[in-house]
Amino acid sequence: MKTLIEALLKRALDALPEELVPTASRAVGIEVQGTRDAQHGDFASNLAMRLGKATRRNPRKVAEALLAALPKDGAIAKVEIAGAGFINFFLSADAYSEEIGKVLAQGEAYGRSDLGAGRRVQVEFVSANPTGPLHVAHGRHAAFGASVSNLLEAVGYAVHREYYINDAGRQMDILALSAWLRYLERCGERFTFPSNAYVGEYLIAVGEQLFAAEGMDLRRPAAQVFEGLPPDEPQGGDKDVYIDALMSRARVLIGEAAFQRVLRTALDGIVGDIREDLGEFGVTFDCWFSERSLSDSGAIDRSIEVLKHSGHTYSKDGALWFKSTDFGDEKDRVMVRENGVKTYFASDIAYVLNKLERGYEHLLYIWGADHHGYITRLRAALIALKGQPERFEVLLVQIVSLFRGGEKAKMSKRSGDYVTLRDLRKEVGNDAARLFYVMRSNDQHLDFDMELAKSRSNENPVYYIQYAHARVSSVMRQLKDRGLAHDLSHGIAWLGNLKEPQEQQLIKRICAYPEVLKVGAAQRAPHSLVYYLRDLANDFHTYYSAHQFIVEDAGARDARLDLALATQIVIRNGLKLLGVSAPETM
RNA sequence: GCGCCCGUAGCUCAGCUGGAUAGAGCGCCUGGCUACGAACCAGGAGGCCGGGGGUUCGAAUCCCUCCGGGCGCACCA
Repeated sequence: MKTLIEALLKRALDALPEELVPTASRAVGIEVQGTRDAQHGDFASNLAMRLGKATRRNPRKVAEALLAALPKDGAIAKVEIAGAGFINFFLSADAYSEEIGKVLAQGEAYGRSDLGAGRRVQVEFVSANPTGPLHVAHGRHAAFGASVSNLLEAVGYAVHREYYINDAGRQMDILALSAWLRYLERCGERFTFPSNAYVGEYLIAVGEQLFAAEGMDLRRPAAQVFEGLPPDEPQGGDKDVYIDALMSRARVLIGEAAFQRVLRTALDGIVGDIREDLGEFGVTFDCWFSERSLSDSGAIDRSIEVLKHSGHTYSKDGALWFKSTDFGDEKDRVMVRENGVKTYFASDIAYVLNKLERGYEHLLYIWGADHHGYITRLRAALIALKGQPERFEVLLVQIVSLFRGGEKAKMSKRSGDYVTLRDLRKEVGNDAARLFYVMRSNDQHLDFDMELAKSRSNENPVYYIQYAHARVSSVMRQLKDRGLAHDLSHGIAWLGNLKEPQEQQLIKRICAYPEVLKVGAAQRAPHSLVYYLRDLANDFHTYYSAHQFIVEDAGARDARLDLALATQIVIRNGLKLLGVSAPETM
């Protein structure tokens, strides 16, 4: 509808005489927007005011000329000039009836568009370290990333969802050690668990698993394991010295091959758990990308060579540096440390190169806000690798604070007593969790109140929206119970007769859905879809309370039921993009 | 100190690339079930859009500055 009006205005503009609006002034963009006030019609354009500014002419005069040149169209009932020079468009009843017909005919497909023209977008999100179960902040990343991906897909992008598994580096060694120690406990060894190891309960299960697979083969006496190690948690000392010594000891005692087996078992267990957790949450990925695979395949070395060849590196203090300051970074970054070990950043560079080589036209990263300092250096690497910076985009998700009825929940990852995503899902349900997570803009801190999310009251938008959907089903059940039928096309033909303000409002809202998706996708703003669905549900509940659907007159009845069904379709489609179910009964 | 995010009704937040009298939910006050589900609806009170400059026909929106809050500034991952 909006595009139609834009096209009409374009033709009107082209038809204006040169002396009124010189070609040079015509470059202003044609903007059409939905109006807030029904008095101003359905859509309005500020084109005349922009042209007036460019040509130093009275905007209302320009508007009159545009109006005269505007082609006639059946969808437009009336056009008028208002205010400082707004051109207001009033749609015909037919145009709306037709659109409602489209909703009913297209069903699940309604609202989708090909705006993205099949362009390939890669969205990387969650990517939590595989050292334990996901917690509530990861839940926000998952819900947000999935919803943004779904929105992009709905408007015609070919979306590739990816999870980057940080399965390389020192933290993996600590993970393997922790798992092995749990295994030793299972074997019956007794000792004090290192303060720096991963203490979460989930590794006890891994220890159990190792015990089942390895039997007593990897058991070593605790006395032997801990003999002669530096103290853990020394006063003012370095705890890492202790854990490093312990890891070396483990490798010596069971051998590198066994150590890697332990690591593999722990990693597979945790990644499997994460995958299952996200799957239950309705969040799936096209690819789980292993960081380790980058070093194994030589991709890291290769990306370093590429940067060396293009002259963006130098050696200093025994380390190899990337000159990110050439691309706006505040300081250069180390890729290979003095001790020869590559940094995490080196992996990320290789990963960027990998993504570019896979041919994605757009790279979307979803990160925690605490990683914002990382954006510049990664963009720098991307540019140095000949990627186009405008195709690189990072969305930052602000922190989540968990509340229980107004009281802030303690979150301590160290002690392992933090609330996991699984706990949260179990307590408030997937639907409420998905919706609450994306209700706020991603750059807004989120206060997640579990009591509120659980409450079945009108404080909770989840049920408000779902209730509207269930109510439609209920009306249709009622219709059947009364032995009445519903004639869909008869209703469409009758739609023009629906003149109640609540009906007009609802029709207008339903028809706005495709535009909501376009804007929501462009802005990467799933919360705008939540707001829209709430408004739509509100319009429906209002209508429901004001008028009967199942009335004597068959025409009015069919038309009203069409409207109810169209509402239901849009709610269902919208909720699906957000990963929320649309129940028939509640 | 530097960088990013936030500051809008009592509370939690929308407000699209500047647009026509600033919106919603909750909370508060009044009402509404012998008709399709009251997990609902109708009405009301409540706002120098953090302060001050600037750009513009027009600023909550853009620019500058100050104030207040959050998060970052590793040869860690």
